[in-house]
Amino acid sequence: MTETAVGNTVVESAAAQSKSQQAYAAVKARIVEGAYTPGYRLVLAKIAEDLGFSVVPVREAIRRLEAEGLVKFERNVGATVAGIDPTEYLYTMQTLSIVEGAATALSAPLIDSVSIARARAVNEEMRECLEHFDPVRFTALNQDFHSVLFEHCPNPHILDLVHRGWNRLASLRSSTFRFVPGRAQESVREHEALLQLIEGAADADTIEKTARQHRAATLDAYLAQAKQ
Amino acid sequence: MTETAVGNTVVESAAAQSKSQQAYAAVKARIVEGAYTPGYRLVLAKIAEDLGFSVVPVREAIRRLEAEGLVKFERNVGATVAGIDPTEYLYTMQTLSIVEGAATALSAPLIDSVSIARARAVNEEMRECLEHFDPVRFTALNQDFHSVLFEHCPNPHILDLVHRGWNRLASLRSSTFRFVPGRAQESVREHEALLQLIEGAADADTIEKTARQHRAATLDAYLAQAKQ
DNA sequence: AAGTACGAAATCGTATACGATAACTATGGA
DNA sequence: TCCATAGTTATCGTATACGATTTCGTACTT
Repeated sequence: MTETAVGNTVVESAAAQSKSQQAYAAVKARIVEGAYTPGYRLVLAKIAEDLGFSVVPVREAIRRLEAEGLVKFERNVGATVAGIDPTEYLYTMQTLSIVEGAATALSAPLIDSVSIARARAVNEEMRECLEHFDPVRFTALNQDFHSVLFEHCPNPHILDLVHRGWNRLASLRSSTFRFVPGRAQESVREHEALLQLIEGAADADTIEKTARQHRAATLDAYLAQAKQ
Repeated sequence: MTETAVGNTVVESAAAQSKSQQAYAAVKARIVEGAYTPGYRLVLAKIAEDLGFSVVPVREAIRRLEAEGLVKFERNVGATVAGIDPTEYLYTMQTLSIVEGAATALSAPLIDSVSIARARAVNEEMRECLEHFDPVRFTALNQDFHSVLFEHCPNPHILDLVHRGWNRLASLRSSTFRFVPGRAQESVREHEALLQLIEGAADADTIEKTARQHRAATLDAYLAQAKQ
């Protein structure tokens, strides 16, 4: 399953694929890009008509998306874009903190100075986004930043888990889980700290813990805000 | 998606499900239990006939299994039970070490003395298996042991990742990745050490690292053997 | 004897059709 | 006016049918 990063969303290459795969990619893209928001009702016949396909491949695609947690499918009722309640959000973020931490630690020894420079440039752009208050682009760049670090990740399984988490979170872009400005500035600082650890060839444990904490802090910021 | 542990395999409850779900469970069970070994050719029409279903739900089931990595599907060629080469094995074990470590650490504070006692009993049985040389039962009990520890895991996403890894490994029961006797004895000792850490309310970091190393050591034992 | 090309069989990929189930609406009674 | 019930509609669930692609076997040529 080859995957390529296009912008901030992770989609599969779409050349010479079966219709079920095309449908999968199409619906997934709409969810991740925010065209279909949580709660949106995915009527098989309607999607099939839109794409020019029959219902069978569409159905198959929806089922795959269900397996990834992007879609909720009820028997004889239908499919809707999966919402994500605070509990699900917590599960997803917690899992992401673990797999991102591991991915970062595994990738760190393989990152060359060119990649470091690219990551630093992305982070600099993120800093600028904060000044213009552009949360959407900030989020996209945040994924780009980490994508650069994960470019040479030696374990594709772990990388896949990271992407799944990202897609899951992406579906709520315009949802209730808001961008916390204070946290964003901290995030940029943490990125720089992480880069310095990698440059300095810090031990894997330290890098893993730092990367994990980076994600965990965002979760904590949300929880603190939710409490109020 | 409710899951129940039956013996050493993790299957979904099969009451009042759609045929595609039944087919999914049936084929998955056959793979996990070893009835279908890696390389086995899964002909849609044949499976459909065996189960008394039509091909469409079977096809859907196979696709889900493909998404979980248990089945390999080639366009216009067919589906086969996914083999697992040494590289895949490494990826799977590495990922498992990470998610099992996390699951253990998250569960540890919630494990009561009753569960500890049960886990210890299972471990004792494992020790006996070593004397009678019963690798199959040993493997099953090993999953039981960890299942007890994960009973109160607060994050179902992570638990799901653990189960996926187990299923992936289960499909190779009778394959080339062999049981390493020396490693098994060590494993029993590590289980006891882990239980003592949990009883002693050791800090999460220590527990996580110990649990992770427990899995990693099995991988190392395999790699050392493979090198020869 | 070996290689190539052609044809037949097997299998997947998708569309269409029909049955089953649940949600919705309207109507009648309290 | 509100609630219960029956009928209608929408949507999913599955089966069957047919077209597309690949693979395998056979015959022919060199």
